[in-house]
Amino acid sequence: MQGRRAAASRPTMREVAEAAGVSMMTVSRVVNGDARVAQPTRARVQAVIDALGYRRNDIARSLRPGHSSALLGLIITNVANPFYSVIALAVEQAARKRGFGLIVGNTDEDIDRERELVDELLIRRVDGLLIVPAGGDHSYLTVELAAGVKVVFLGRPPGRVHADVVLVDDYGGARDGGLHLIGKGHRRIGFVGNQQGVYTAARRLRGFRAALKQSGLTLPESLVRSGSQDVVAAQAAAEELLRLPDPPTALFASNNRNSIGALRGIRAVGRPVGLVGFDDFELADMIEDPFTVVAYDAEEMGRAATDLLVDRIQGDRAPPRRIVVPTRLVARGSSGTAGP
Amino acid sequence: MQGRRAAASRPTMREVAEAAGVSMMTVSRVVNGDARVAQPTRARVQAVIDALGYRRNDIARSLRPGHSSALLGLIITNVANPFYSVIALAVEQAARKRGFGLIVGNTDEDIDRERELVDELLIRRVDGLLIVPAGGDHSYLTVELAAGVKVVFLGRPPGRVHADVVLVDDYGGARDGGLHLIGKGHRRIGFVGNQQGVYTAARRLRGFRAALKQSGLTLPESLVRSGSQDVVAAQAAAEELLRLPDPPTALFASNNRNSIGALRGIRAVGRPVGLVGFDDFELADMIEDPFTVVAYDAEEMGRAATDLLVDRIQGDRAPPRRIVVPTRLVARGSSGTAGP
DNA sequence: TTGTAGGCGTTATCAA
DNA sequence: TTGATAACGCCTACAA
Repeated sequence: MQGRRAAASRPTMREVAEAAGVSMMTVSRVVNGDARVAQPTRARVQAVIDALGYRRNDIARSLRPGHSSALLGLIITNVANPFYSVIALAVEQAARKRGFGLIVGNTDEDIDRERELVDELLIRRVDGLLIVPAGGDHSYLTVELAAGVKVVFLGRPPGRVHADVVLVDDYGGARDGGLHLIGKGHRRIGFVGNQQGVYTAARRLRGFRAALKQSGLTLPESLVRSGSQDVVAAQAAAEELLRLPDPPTALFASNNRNSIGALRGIRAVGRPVGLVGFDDFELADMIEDPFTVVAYDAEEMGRAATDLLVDRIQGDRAPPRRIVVPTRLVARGSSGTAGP
Repeated sequence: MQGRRAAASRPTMREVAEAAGVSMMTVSRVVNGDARVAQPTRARVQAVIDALGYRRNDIARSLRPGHSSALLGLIITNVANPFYSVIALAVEQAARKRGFGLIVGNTDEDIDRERELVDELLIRRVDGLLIVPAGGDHSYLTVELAAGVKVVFLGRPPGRVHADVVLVDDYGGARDGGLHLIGKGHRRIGFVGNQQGVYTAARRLRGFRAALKQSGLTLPESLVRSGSQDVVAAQAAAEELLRLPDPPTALFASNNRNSIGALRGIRAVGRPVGLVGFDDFELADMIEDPFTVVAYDAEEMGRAATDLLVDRIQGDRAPPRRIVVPTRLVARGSSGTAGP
């Protein structure tokens, strides 16, 4: 065998028509359940369809005017992260419920990759895009939005473009978390979080600061450790704080990576330290010293964003919306106490 | 405004051609980087492309002979399950690396839904399908396979059809887990697992049995609890076993849901009990009484399956392959000891 | 270097 | 009830 043999290709409507001795239109009518086909004809055509294993080609179909791909694109930073996988599931289910398939792509927090993915998905003519932005400037989408592509941002707002967005109440959640620790009697509380360049991280720090401020406390810069992307870095940051001459009696962690790191750091210093973390996780109650978390409904986020996107695709022309999903404090363990 | 206004539609190649005063072919050449276009012409066309926001339409493109959708379909039981989300990520990355996009669909372990998804994806003309089967009969795929669609099954073998499959070494892993407990001195070990109808569950029970047998032990039916799908059921099953008059000194759990349930059950009875579970999970080392797990590389599974699928699409006609991903025992905690 | 013709698989429209 | 025709957006093959 030389060269690449073409894969056995599927029968086309024309082949079915020839085999059944009818025109393509008749086959089309049978395939699409059009009632205006005589019963015997329908039966004969259907038999040929079954025999040949014919399946309508949606690619050709969606080329026709008025039709679309009926696909949404989901661009996400990392599907394997529990939060995002929950969102991905919710999006897939909501999309399917409304008649859309879903193409997914991971950016791994890489801005260039994000843009490549947007390109690829637009070329594939998705009807809409759900983006968990890796950050940066999204003004390149302006021309696409003008061309009628619908876009909804998820978790973080876009840069330099006006579009729909579904966010978590990062500020309020962090403030509640801070107040919880203060309520437990803590007066010196450290902050462990990821880079301030990430929208959620910055908002959460601000919310945490607000909690202190409204309680008449301040957050010395020496107790702020921003920039830990992973568990290892977060642990180091937490240990650093806890080994200060005048260490905090509690920590606030800005996301689940940092919560785990803080937890490990606390364990490493072997001293009871209060802890509140943003993001809930399974098994949170099974760990040795359960801590309080700021939780939110990731499933609801995915569903809300998808519904909004599909509404847009189906003609909703209202001004860009900003949906904020509330957080709730899930109190677990003692969250430590301030004094001995 | 009455009726549904058509979304501002994208410019086509023809429009670009007209605006630039050239033929469509010239635009096509510019778009596809064909060198045989005079520099001034190219510049003029490119300017129009940018001005109009033109993007090639891959749907139209893939309709042409020789081209394909360059899409793979991933049908999975639940993307939000950590194991499957890791697989989904690996598949997406491997697919992209080889030039394919990915459409995903969740079955939620529903056989009918699985079949609907297969239909939808075939209609969309994906080049290949990765399926984590919910179970049942897949003979309906025979005609599709004959038509040239490539399919690789993941995690569980298909029913009644001969196709590529990537599996975990369920049997060997469970046997190793059993031997580990026996090595710790346990002689009466209970089994907590999901329905025997699920391939993996059945294989794991068999492997566990083999460990006992080769050690000269037997597994009384009274110590086997199959059928717990979720954590709550698994906990009940574990407690039941541990409250028997002659209770086991250790438990083997057939998957992560059952591991968590067993763990909770053990804690409920408040007595030290050995535990080994199939499936690793994050934070496994942070829980109060860490236990040994049978782990495997889910990422590798996804990658291997995707590579195999793409090989098939690209012409590999070797007989169906069966790839088995090995497991490894991750010993944690004491796994209990048998006697006082 | 540039352009023309034809067709990929489907369906809307109009005609028989 | 059935069919012929044209068109969706693009690209291969072949001219000019």
